[in-house]
Amino acid sequence: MSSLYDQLYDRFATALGTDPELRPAGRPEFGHYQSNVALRLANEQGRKPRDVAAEIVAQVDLADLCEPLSIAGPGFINIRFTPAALQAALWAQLHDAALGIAQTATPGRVVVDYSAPNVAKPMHVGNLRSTIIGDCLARVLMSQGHTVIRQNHIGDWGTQFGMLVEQILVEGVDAATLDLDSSVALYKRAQAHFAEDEAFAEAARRRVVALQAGDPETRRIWQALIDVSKAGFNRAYRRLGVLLTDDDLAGESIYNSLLPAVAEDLAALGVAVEDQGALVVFVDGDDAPLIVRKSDGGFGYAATDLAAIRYRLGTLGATRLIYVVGAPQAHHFQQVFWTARKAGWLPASVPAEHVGFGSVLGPDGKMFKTREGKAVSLDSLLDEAEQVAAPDVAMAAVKYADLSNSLHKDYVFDLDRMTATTGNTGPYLQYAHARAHQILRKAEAEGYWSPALLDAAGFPAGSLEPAEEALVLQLTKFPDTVAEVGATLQPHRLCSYLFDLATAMSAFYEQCPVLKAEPAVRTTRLLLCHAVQRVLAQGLDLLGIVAPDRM
RNA sequence: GCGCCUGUAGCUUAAUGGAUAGAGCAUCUGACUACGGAUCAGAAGGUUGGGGGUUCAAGUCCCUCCAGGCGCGCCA
Repeated sequence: MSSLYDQLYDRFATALGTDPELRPAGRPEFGHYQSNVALRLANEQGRKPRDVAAEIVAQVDLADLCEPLSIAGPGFINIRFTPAALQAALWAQLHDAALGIAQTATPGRVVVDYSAPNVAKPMHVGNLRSTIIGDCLARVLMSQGHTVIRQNHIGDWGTQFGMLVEQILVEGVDAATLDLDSSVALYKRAQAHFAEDEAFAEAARRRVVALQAGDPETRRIWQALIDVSKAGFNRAYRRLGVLLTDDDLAGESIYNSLLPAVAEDLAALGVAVEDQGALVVFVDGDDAPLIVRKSDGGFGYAATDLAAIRYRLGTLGATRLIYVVGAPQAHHFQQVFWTARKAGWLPASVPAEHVGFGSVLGPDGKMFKTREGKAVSLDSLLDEAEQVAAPDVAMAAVKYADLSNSLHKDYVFDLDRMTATTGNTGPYLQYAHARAHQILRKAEAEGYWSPALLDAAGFPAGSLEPAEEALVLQLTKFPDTVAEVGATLQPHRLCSYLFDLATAMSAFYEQCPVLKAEPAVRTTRLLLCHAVQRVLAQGLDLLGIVAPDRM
């Protein structure tokens, strides 16, 4: 099905042959939407804007959808849907399996790379953002009919494992007895040991070679470390209610065997060249080269990311790549994408997007660290949130706070603000949902409401009060909002939409008695409650937030 | 030094080049034996960091300056 906005757009575009520049009306008295196209066309044609607007109004046939169009100000065309069109659109939406969300005509295989915690390190607030944002984007893209391939690029490979394994052997620890806390503590001891004992450092370096060579004992201990951390990741994912499972794990280690070929192929293609003993790529217009192979022959994360691109296109069949990684990595991805395109591994038909995001800041407005200067663990943060609110509400608060402002901006982790039950917060949206649900429950108990009412031909006849009309209009914008998030990869747009919906719901709730209304009006209003409840639940689900029936 | 990002009301923030910059919090004023007040209605609060420019129209695009953050060859 196509949304009201889509229908409007098509009518105008067909009549004009150009983008009608439809925008939500700036003020209620201007109607529901406005078209600004007359001003542009008038300028291009050297005519008066209002004349052009009048011509357009005469040209577009919208009698079945809208009230007569009006021209205002310098040449804006104001558009107001008829109540019947609004009700029909909402009715269709309620009978659509996807609640009106447009199913893509060109389903793709979208790889979403997110979360990416490190083995033997506790998950911290930096992982939090990637996890929450990536999960939301995955859900939105799936809702549009794409196949989403989640990739959790965990840090399970690299030089740190040499010293970790070596430390375990030196201490005589049984790797099977490790848990998350003890492996983290072990990592800290290994780091200190590495820094102060040259003999140990040398042994650790040899241990890296053994790991890469597949030495069985080294591999066994390494695997034990991963298993311990994996269990910790999964606990965090379950707690947060994100989709990631073991099936989505694709850590750095799986690309290890592919790295030499990446270097060799880039060299053979002439994309990478030897410089100062390293194999590097000089990216056009960029001073800093991308280092594919270090001068000691080892590989860094550039090589891993390039190997991952080849794997994701070649093996996973990706048609679109999305990386949900902190904003500081923007330059790195720019270089990696450039290199992959240059090498022909990433054709122009496959978009590769880095969804960067700002940092989570502490109360002092600086990078979130403990007093000792260490990263704040995710668990401790979530524990703290759950002291303020029940688990469902606490997670909603944390996730919504993370998703509700522009991605590229930093934000301060402020529990009081995010758990507030009023204002633009997760708990407020959950509350609006619970209220709608409450009315339906009561109505059902009194025999006023049953899902069978949806089998009718449409809404009961009757006009809409302003609060009802505003609510219906907002409900019909749900598909457009989801489409927008899918296109821009900006979850905060969905948050704004849902907040506006909850606000419209609250106004309706206040102004329009449901259970005490006369039967026909009551049925209309119950259907509105039902619609609000479903759209809020579905919208929150796309954000990865649960919508409890009661709070 | 080069590059990227940010700067909007006291605070947190929205705004695909369009009308009077839209919200929330806090503040003030109203509405409660309520379809759960975990609420709603209203008021007040802005020279969108400064200065130029482009445009019929600029928070948005261009230039410049200021402030803050981040990144810039062998960590990931």
